[in-house]
Amino acid sequence: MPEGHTIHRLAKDYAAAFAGGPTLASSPQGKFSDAAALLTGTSLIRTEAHGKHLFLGFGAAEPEPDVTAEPAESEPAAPDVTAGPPEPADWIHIHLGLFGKVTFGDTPAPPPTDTVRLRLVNETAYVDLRGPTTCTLITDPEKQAVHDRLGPDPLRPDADPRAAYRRVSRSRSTIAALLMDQKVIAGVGNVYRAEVLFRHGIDPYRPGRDVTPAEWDAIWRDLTELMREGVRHNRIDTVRPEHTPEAMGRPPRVDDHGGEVYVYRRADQPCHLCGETVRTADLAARNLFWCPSCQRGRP
DNA sequence: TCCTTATGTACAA
DNA sequence: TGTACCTAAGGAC
Repeated sequence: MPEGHTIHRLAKDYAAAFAGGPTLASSPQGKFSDAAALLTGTSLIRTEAHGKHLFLGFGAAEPEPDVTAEPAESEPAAPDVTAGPPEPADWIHIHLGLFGKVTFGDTPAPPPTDTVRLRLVNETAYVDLRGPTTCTLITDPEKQAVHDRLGPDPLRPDADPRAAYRRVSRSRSTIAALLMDQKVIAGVGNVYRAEVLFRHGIDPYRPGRDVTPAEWDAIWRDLTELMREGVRHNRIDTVRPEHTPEAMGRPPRVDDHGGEVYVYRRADQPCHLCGETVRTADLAARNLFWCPSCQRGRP
């Protein structure tokens, strides 16, 4: 279930389960065996997400505090240049693609299936990665190159929405295509795209250059809130409180994706708000969903 | 048991 | 624009 919120959640979950101590890494499926062997015995130091890219930073563990040392005298300790959190020596760069999945569990870990690309194990937990489109060991400069080709991510504190708007406002491409372009904005996928355009009444085929600054500002802020909720609940819910099944007296969505949505994967069903039939179309090899009546908004 | 589909991306032509 | 890649679930038979 990989849009940006999933990856940010994984960054937190990997850190919570593995950061600090030594880790046993393996690749039952085989494609990551050499790297896993290199990493075994080192520690997960830091995790990071940018859009749909996940980075796991490994390095020498922080040395244990020396409990046998004499207690400090009244003199202040000399500054220790090696103090502070150690910098990762290597990063695992993970991208789940369309199919990738991550499963956490408590030890003892069950025997892995032969599709597990990467398993991490420590004394208390294990985690399996299956089906990623990317799982490679990279250096810090290589990691930086990934950041450099990604647009701002609404879930990152360093994100600048104006950088995204500069590209949107100069483009003849549709806003639907631009929202999926990770160079423009990182982390939005097919669900958030469809839903945020519905929530703002914007025709998905409107050219980016016709999106007003006020509209972009509203889209950005909305995505930030929706995706933060997505991280918190580990699923995508986009329906406003007044439009929930309980509030409107309609049956809840029965779907393997779980969350309540307005238009995503609701082709040929009536719009929750106006009753018009929700439409779908192919756009750059992905399915676009929208309500032609609610999403006519012009600037 | 086979077929389709999926919250994604990269690269070739 | 088409195709390749990675996996698993659900539905049609």
